[in-house]
Amino acid sequence: MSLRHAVLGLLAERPASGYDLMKLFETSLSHVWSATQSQVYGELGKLADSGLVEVAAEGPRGRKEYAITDPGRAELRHWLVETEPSRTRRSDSLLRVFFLGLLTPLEAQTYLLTEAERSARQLAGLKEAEAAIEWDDDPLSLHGRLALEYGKRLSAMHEEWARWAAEQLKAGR
Amino acid sequence: MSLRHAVLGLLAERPASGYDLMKLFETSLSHVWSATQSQVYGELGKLADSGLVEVAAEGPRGRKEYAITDPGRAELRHWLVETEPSRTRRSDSLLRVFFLGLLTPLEAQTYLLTEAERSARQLAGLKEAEAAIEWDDDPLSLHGRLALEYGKRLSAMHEEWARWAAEQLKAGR
DNA sequence: CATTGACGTGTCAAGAGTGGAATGTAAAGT
DNA sequence: ACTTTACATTCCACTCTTGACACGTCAATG
Repeated sequence: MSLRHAVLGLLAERPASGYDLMKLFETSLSHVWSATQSQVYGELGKLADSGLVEVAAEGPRGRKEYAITDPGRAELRHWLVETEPSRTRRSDSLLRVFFLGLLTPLEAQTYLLTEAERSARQLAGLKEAEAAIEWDDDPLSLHGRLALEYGKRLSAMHEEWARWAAEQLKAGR
Repeated sequence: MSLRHAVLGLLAERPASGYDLMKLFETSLSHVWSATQSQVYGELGKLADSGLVEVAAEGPRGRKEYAITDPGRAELRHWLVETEPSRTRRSDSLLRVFFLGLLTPLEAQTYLLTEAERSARQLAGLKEAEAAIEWDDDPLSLHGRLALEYGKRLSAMHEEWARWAAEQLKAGR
């Protein structure tokens, strides 16, 4: 249900077309929220119907530039300050850990160490991305930075945990 | 798509009815994967159709006890060792961070500190749960412990990060 | 014996999310 | 002039997930 708010949030920065939004999802939001083209256009239609956004301008190639409206801004604010983030507990990689007992101890350790390496690679990728981005003073950048730091800490934690867990399995026999 | 594997994994430990599985989802797997009753029964039906599980016994009240089959075990193993955990990046709470610029600095800091407290409470809850559980030698327990440790580390990291981020916002002005 | 509560299975509607295809226009390069 | 690339929207078919509802059984309690 947060796709709606992701779109509103992006439009709150500046007006954009569906196409623009998709690119924003792929770039700035890629590590935080993903959306496909069908979702974005669909959501824009629904948001327009309920008056939270409006078509502010039409451009070449049938381009429709959407802008957030006052009710839209109110809804966004409401979401930010008055609703709790949903704790959707669902992790594919953690689920596997529960069933590691079905593998041989060696296989299980291999799985965990592979996970550790995946995380290490991801951390490296994030650091690279961080270095590559020109951090302008745009508010999305500022807060994007906070999110990036979260990603870095998460990767690091995941790696350490996986190595620890592999160690536990080794010691447990 | 991992609900299927969660069900298979649980049935690999021991045969169970749909009702039993639901309780397992609510207890042992609650922090890792959630499932509703409709999903569980629906998935059991599909799994039975494709021969990955079978009805091993029928009990009172129309109870059907399902057991994993050899093809089921093969599928589970295949999932564990040969497929990559899906990195579905979608975090409600992180999405909000991107849009914190729409609030006043004070409101944004409040949000982050509230997040920190939520995490602290969660960590406390996990520690409590850890103390309360009798850890038998059942393989689900052993690996459940690893997952619990993950949860603890995640909560701790989340809290630290939120406090750090709030500090950043304060310093940034 | 009547009621209550835990046990147990199942269906349905609606919404969220995925993945792909169809269709076309404008701009830029060769 | 021609072709490619980028821009831009819309539609479709499918699966997954949620939440509620409907139905029925067994065991214990007062």
